[in-house]
Amino acid sequence: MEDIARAAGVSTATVSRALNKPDSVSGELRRKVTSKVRELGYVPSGAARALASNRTFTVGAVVPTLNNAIFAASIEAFEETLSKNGYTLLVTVSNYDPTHEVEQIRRLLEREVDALMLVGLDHHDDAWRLVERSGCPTVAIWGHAKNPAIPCLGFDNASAAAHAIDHLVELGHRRIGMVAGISDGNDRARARRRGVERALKRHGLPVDAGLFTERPYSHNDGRAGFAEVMDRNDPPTAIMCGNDVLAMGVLFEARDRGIAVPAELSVIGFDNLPITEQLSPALTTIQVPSVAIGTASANAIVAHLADGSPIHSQTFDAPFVLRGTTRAVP
Amino acid sequence: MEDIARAAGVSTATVSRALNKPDSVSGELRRKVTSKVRELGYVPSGAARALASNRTFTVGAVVPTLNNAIFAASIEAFEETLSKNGYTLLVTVSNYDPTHEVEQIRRLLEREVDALMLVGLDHHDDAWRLVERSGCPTVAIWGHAKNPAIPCLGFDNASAAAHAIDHLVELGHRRIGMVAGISDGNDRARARRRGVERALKRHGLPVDAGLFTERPYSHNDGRAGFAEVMDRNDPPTAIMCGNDVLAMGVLFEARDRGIAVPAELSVIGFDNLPITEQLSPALTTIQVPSVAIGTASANAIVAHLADGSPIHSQTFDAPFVLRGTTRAVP
DNA sequence: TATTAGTATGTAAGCGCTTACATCGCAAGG
DNA sequence: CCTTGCGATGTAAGCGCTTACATACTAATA
Repeated sequence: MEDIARAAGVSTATVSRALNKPDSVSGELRRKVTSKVRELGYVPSGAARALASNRTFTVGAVVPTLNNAIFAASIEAFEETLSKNGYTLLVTVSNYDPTHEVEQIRRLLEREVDALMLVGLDHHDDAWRLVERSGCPTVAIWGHAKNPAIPCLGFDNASAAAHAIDHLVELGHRRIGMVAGISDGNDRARARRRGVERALKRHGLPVDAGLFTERPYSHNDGRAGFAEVMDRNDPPTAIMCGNDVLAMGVLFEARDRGIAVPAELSVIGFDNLPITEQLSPALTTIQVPSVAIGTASANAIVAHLADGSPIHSQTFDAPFVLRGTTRAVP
Repeated sequence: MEDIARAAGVSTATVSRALNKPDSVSGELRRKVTSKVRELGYVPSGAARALASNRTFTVGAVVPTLNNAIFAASIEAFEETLSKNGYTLLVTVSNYDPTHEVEQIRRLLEREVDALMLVGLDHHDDAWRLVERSGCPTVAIWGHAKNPAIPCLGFDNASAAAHAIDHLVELGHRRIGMVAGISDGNDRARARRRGVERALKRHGLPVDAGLFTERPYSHNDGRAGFAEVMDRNDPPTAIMCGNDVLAMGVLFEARDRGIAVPAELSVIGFDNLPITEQLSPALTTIQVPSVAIGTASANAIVAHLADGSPIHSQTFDAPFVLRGTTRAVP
């Protein structure tokens, strides 16, 4: 920076100003400085800037995984919006491990991110403590609660899942099973399952624990969950799934077992991954606004960082997407 | 840090040493310091550390997109390995736009990443210039070349694609089409296409430009590409695709048109996404070692940063995966 | 006992910026 | 003509660490 200052015949303060608040510098000097910057290929030091200004223009995110199109899409939208506003994204993966998440948060905090994005509201006590002590502005995407500890940009997983059950009941289904995600440490998966159970009760239907199973996140887990639920004496006529990947696993297993969907069995997913509409029959599912959430949370963070405007929780719609895998009970 | 030093009755230098090179501090002091650190909830400032030590323990990556399971998987593996070694990942998306990529690289360089990961070897001149001037260790994943400007951890796209063509020719196919990715600015897509064309020539088959089409990356692009190629007078009996998503698009369109795969048409993909083995028939494709590449490049970077060991280019296998969408020509 | 080598610790000089404050020049108003 | 005020610029003090160097101490050796 000194080189630039010398070459342009100004002080380093002017160089700094010309680069950061161009309006506060006369046109002539500004031009001189920027031309020297280009000429000498000067790249400012983010570390020095961060140290001096206490801002890194960096935002951290901890996601459970990137191997899930829904998170990947959300993160991509998040990054795009941050990038447009001059911020860079530090991404970290927790692998659904709360303890590991704490480590990742600590690391991001050490990097002095200007803000933090977490997925959901289920976090280790230490995670909450860290976030609170640091004072780092933090949002929870996918989260949804009455009075959340931090702003949530998400949707109501429980009622979205409940709507799907309403639909099945309307179609005459009485024995409804669920291949859910692992709900331990995962408020989204838990809410979806709870929504299903509540809807069942509301309709006066029994909640048969034997019809519910929880599985991790892969096609084969969906297949295995389906197998477990169907290999009972009295199998369900419809299956609600914790997400689309599990639902596709169910579909694949049903296909291999010669069970016709939707003629003999109805299936509903959750997420609305792009591929689900291409399947035949196309998957009935629930649309998760992943891109909208990513964009909105980035915008909220950017605005907050720019002028301190508060980050408000936002609830998005997660509409039911009626397609071909549901039909009246035979 | 001064607070810690005072509380532990030592100098800040000892605190720093206790934290960074525990071995150089006596057990007693080390314990005292770490206990005070915990007690006071001290989190070191990454910016100050970076400024003083000229290391950020941060690695930058520019990927074309995260909405592609193959990149997402690679990045996840990359992040996991970096994380294990104390590094944090700065992720940035170029959207396949070379100019935007330059901006992203510049931003990462300003953040003073210790190393940089790029996808492929097709980059804007300014990108190369930036990387070179900065002296930042940089690797190209997915890349493959005789004497690359920077270390490549990738595989030979051209010969992998060629093998697939060999297989089709063995099965008696003579009219072979291709729904390729956009090759402009994308060395991987270009290499796959070139590999196909060369293999065709090698087998004495004509390269009919009308049988080749390039499309972006979505199921519907695959469908459209397929439609274009099939709506000719003399449609191909087999179609090679630039990636699995395009291949699935082809499969979906074929299904909707009542074209039986593989009885009437053979299809080959590229990537081996998890879902391709679940389809019925399962997709014949080429396995891209995305996780291995992510892990290996992170390891190479970490080693280089630790002791200066050179980063060697590595060529991975991209084996042909024979499944159900290919069959002898009718 | 004197010397040496080695280890543990402290001192303090930066790292490359930002920014509060001081200074300067100039136009407008009295 | 002298003030006053304001915008443009310069000066220099940190920001919170790391680390070269100096120092103090210990133990081994002659």
